[in-house]
Amino acid sequence: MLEFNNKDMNLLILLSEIATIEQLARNKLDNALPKDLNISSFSVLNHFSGSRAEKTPLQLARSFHVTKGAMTNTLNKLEKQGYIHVRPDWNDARKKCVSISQSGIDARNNAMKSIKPILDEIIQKTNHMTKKSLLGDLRNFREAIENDKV
Amino acid sequence: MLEFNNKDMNLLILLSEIATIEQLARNKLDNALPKDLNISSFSVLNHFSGSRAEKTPLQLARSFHVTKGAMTNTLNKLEKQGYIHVRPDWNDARKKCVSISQSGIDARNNAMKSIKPILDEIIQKTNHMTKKSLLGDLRNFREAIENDKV
DNA sequence: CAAAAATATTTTATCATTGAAATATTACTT
DNA sequence: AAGTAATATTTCAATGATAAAATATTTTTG
Repeated sequence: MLEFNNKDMNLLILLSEIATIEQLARNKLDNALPKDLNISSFSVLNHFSGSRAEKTPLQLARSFHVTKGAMTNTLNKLEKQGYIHVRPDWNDARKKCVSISQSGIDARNNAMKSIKPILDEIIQKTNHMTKKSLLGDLRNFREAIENDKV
Repeated sequence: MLEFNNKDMNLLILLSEIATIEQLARNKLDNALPKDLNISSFSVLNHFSGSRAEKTPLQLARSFHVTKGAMTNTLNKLEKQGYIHVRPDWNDARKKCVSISQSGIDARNNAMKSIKPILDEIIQKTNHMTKKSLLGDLRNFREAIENDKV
């Protein structure tokens, strides 16, 4: 009978746990967010709320590990909504420069308020956990997958 | 200026880390799997390789935290491929009973072989980590989100 | 027992993502 | 300087997921 080693199976279980959490969290947040913002759009706005420096679409696509086409999509929506500014890069006509607008900041803050109850409930329910070490572990884990060239 | 507390922000960062890992892992495995099996189909087959007991489509949908429609889709594909058996529940005509077929087991084992190099590389790169405690933490974390009724 | 509620599955429309091709611009090479 | 390669963005078809409605069956209830 064909057998695979325990480490492989445990890694699959770990990955499926991660996929499950991602799905649950995505659905929960998606439903709580204002209807004009999905998670992808919110994430981009939230990204800019940390540092308002301009980014190119490609940089953003890489930050979120999403294809360039998907980022074009998200940015088009955000621009139509007036939540971001998009301008050409004067030094390189292939590039664009994206930044958040004031109403983008407002929309992000408003969205944060609408998901805050969910975040707080999760925080309360996981208070016994050291989420700090969990985050560190996940970052290491991500890097192991990220740099993997197989 | 509007401020949100650090815990909320850190939780968002944690969730985005999880989403990133999920995306990376999904793409990597999807590309490595035989072309007739995507991750969803493989996951269902793999689920049955642990315990071959029959399950209803609804049970499977719940196991994978996926909608019933999505599961209908996946099961239809698997049935057309001959990888699962689907029969009516003789006691309740609303239900169906799903189980894995021999060629489903073969397909699963074959798929495992094709993703093994990826799994092994991740294992090797994360060997310094205690993946066991990471898995425990993630399970607790999932339960906190899962039972959340907000 | 009949009507209403609950349960299980399928269908439908919509949406976001992917990979690949198309387009445009810049950098490299000789 | 010309031609080739690399980079950045957009477009497009295909895919897989969701939410909600439709269908069918069983359970509950009055």
